[in-house]
Amino acid sequence: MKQTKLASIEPTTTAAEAGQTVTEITAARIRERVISGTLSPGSHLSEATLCEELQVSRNTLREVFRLLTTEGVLRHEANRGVFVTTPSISTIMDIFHIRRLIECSAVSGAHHRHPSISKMRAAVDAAIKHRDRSEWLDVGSADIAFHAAIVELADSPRLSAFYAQISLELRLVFGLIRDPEYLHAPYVGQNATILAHLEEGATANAAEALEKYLYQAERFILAAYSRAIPG
Amino acid sequence: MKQTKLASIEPTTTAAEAGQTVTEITAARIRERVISGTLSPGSHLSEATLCEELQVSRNTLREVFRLLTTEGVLRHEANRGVFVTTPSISTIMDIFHIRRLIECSAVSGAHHRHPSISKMRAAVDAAIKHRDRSEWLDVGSADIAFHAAIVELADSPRLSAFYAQISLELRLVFGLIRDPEYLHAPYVGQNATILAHLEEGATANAAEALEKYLYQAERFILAAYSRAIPG
DNA sequence: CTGGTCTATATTGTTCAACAATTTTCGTGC
DNA sequence: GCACGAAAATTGTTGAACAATATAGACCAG
Repeated sequence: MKQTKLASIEPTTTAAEAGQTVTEITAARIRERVISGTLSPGSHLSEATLCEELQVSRNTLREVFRLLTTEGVLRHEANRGVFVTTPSISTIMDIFHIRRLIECSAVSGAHHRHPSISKMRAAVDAAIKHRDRSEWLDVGSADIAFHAAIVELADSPRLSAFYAQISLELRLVFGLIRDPEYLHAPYVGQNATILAHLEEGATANAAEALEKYLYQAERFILAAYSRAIPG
Repeated sequence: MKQTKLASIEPTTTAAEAGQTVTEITAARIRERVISGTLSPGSHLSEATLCEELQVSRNTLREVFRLLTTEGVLRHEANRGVFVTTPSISTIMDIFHIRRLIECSAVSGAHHRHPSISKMRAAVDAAIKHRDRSEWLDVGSADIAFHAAIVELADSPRLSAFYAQISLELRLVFGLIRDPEYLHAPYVGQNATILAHLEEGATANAAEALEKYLYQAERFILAAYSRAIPG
């Protein structure tokens, strides 16, 4: 198992990568390129080109493609190769429908002493700190962590894994809109409101506020996406 | 791309396999062995042994392992290989929690003219026919198709795909209990009741009957699983 | 110009063999 | 039984080769 080769191409092997296989590291790199838009939606990924660029063997890259296809980051067509997925309006609508279903149900059934509440508190505090410094990408990450912590209230590993995939697709949408401030700035306070309801055990109020927020966010993102992506 | 080699080992290349890649066919075969119990829960899958047995290359098998790991059929541990997943009591509880969330929500929001209703009808009719012939595996398959059709009422590709994975895990549980008649016989009529409510537009009644059924089925399967799997 | 056909090229899917790295097994001594 | 070291087994990765499929380009007919 080789871990040194990748280090020589990408400038830094991060601490997070230590102990990871080449396959995992490569998957993370492609994932990041998709989310950042470096690999643009709909584009075809050539095995020959990409394995040369990333300095991994074609077989390893194929394993990575299998992983990322199942995650929804890539789309595989037999004999024609692999393409970056193309979020559409219906993608966004499906994502928000699922979020309302999963997140609101998790909040409705939550116990106000659930361990995940402290994760939500940490995420809200982080978002506020980053907003004050105008670090909008970090605000976005804190928002995503807040919502993942909501899903953890349900104590369902499968729902949490499913939500992680939904989250990844949503990040792809955010990346295409390319305006983290516009996306995240209006909502930092909202998360604090939802959390406050939860911390005092008012789960119905929390679920109602969350649902309202999700409807608003959906409309907001649909509009932004329509402007950012012509046709 | 080779399609002839697999045919020479397994007795018949089925019609369903025509046009499929070796990878897909191999994945399906391993999936089936896991569900049937031929590959038992927790067991380690040796790349060297299995690729020889299935007459595919190790690289191809590794791609298949990536696919099946993401599906939840196998569990991958870096440097130690791949294991068949081991459903536990908490697996069953998680599955039913998710089923109640997804299925009941889909039924509550259903339109009584939704195209999926006819799939549900076909599944109910098939289950009754197979029950009358004591073909219990087929009854089970029809039941699973009925519930997948329920999820399709939501018109959400991601929920349907997620549910397909949940379904697969449930089939693994059923396989371990090894008594399809015991599992499915008590519930054939129940599906007809749920469907009748839906066909007359009484979605709340349908959702209530479905939820009740899911709680019953959960308790039933938990008990059967506890008896079938010691410890 | 458009559509069809054929050929060459490019690409994907799969295989094989080899090597590096990690884990497991086995043997030995206390 | 436990600890240690060596050997063996296994997984992770690589690169080359070949088969199968798709794509691109050239040519011809209407």
